Amino acid sequence: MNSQNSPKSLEELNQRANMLAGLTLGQIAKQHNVKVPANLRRDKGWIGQLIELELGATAGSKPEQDFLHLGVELKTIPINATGKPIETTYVSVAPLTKLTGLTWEDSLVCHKLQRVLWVPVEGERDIPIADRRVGTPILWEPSHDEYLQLKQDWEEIIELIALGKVEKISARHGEVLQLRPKAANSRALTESIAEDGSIKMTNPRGFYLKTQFTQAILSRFFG
DNA sequence: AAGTGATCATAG
DNA sequence: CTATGATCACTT
Repeated sequence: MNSQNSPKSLEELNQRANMLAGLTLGQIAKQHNVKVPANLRRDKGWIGQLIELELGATAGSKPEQDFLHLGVELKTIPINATGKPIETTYVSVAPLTKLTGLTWEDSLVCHKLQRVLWVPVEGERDIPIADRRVGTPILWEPSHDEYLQLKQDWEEIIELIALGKVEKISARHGEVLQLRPKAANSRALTESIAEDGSIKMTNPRGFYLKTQFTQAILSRFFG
């Protein structure tokens, strides 16, 4: 009930999130009269959207935390039978230009990851979407070590971008944070910095958390 | 099997 | 196009 309304406190958000543990996506979708897709090939963000709807996250695609008034970002994370993440976790688009003066503390990555409500969901492809169960949500804040790891990776990647080497950055860069394409397709273009400092066009990129990092977060709570 | 690069839907 | 929500699918 009141699932359309945004939670007014961290406690309320946590309570509502915890009530989802054990439910299937089909059960949650039914409460909202939402049809469950047969697969996620053309509905990749469906699970995230469903949980946003259920928990009352603000709609829209603003580059901010989902619960700005609570300082919380919502992330669903697909896990296998062992409880390990199946996929990397998208965080935000990466700025490829106008980088002078941009600091880690001011970055979108830093802001979004200050506090995250992780909602694990069974993600193995042989489980029908409607039958996939939601796990116990985790309200997480980066430890000091995690914060420093994220900061270091971000600064390293941003420096390479600023030096005009964005094309040379692969997903192998970074220990916990990686840069990968984030676009409709490989033909999409956006402005970036060239090696001579001028502007060139390149495929848009986004920051992603590696599974090893998110696995450590889940382990911290579940063992 | 894992990991990297590519892709899909939608709102503004 | 940019940003949100991510997962797909090919290569290694």
